[in-house]
Amino acid sequence: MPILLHDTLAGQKRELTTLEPGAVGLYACGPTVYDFAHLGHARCYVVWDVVVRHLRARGYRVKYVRNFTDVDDKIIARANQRGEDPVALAARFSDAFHQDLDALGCLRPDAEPRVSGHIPEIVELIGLLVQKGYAYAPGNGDVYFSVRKFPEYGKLSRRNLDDLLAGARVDPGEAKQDPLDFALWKGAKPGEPRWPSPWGEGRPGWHIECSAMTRKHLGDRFDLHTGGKDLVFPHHTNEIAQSVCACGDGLHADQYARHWMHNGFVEIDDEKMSKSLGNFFTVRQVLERYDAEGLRLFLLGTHYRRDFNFSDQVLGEAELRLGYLYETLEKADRLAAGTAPAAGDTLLERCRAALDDDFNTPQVLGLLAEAFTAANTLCDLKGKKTPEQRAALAAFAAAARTVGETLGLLGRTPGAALLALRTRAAARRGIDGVVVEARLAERAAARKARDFARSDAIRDELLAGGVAIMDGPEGTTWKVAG
RNA sequence: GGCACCGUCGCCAAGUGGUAAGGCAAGGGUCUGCAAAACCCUUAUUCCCCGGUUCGAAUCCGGGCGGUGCCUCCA
Repeated sequence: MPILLHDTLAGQKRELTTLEPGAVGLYACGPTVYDFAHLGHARCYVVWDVVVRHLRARGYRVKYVRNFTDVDDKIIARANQRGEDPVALAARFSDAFHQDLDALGCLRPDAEPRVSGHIPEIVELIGLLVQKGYAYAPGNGDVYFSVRKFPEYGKLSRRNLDDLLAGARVDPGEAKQDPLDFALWKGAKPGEPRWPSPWGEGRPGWHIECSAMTRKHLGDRFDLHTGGKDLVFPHHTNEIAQSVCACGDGLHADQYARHWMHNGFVEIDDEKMSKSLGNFFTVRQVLERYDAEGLRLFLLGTHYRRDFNFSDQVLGEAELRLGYLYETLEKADRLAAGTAPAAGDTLLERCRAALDDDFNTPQVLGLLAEAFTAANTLCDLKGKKTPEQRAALAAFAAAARTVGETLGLLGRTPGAALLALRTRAAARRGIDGVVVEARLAERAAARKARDFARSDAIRDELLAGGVAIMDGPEGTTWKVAG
């Protein structure tokens, strides 16, 4: 089964082809670590996590590389502001980034290179570009890439040089031959971190780091490069130019990464969420109030290429939905206990097929929805279940969990997840579980005495406080009302 | 201004030539002491508008209208 993906370079859906059969080298542009991860980061790294998981489920050996940009203007500015060492500040926020993504159930990449650890590789790559005549050092300590020497410059972002020229800007102190040229190396300014180089002390420009790190960890060419769609220009456009000129034939834009995938934005009130606009929620802010797995389900509810608007309402719905999924699994587990799964269940393969087609997670969730409804129908049938029914439920539960594994969902035991979800929801509503349990005990006594007036009064009172109760054969349970 | 993307039920959201998935909400029902949960049924002859191509279009083409993004740091 081929994997189809929307390839930015091709401008359309294409079949994934790899340099080496059965293996994928994947590079995801990582964060610049000067602050906590926000929901935009959460979205894209959850998506790339699903891409990695699905490719592996389809039998590919994936080498997943994601960098930390730890040398950068903003990091330096933030560090100076706080009187902290830039590299130390970056290390602090990369730790926080790990915590947040771990909480969201993202697998750690196979390699997580940092700019600060790849200066020699960067210097070497710049040297190669200078030597081949694609880059020049005007003598002010900077080194620039000569954009007009790469014929396919702008292919990824579908721009031509003349259009770009209108918006081009040259900062004072720069010595570009052409306004569109960009810095590979920036001469050191006072108070900035610096490393030695043939062109004097300084630090790497923004784009060269990724070219150097992909080269070191994945080779001169590799299979798949991903990132937010805001990186298409200039970052990825420049990366291609550098790498193709340094390591490829200097002519063709496809001689770096074979495929490019870009994710859409998370928005607030229909505006892009970004650090510079200041309209962002950090992952940890959201996780104070909501369940991490619920957030993950929410993020996967929209196809990765689309923008989507963050809202408390939809996030809350996703968390309730997660509760439903676990409740169903719990029932199915109970009824199917000790039964071998029936053969012939197609849920897993249908979900895999949906992921094969450009990682269509919303479609997978739709397929799961139908399967969960069907499973609930089976569970709710009156009377003792037949062996066939129990086997069907066992097959359902197994398939659902396997799909869940690829999505990074449904990995908890239902009981634990449901308790955690209820605790979370109760905290949001200011509900004290101990008080609820006490009232439920009173109500149980009333019901035993068939004092339904009193029992219903307690129920109404609890419901008014946001507590919904369910009477079952094994006693009364409660949850936070949706 | 240039280049992209997007506009599908009250809300969220798949579907990119073959006759509108799914979720939430809403209404009716089963179950229940009554409820809740769960399940069942119902809810877009229609996909921003106008033309065109086609046996057939939400899907392709042209033109509008509306929104967003990139062109400067950004996932």
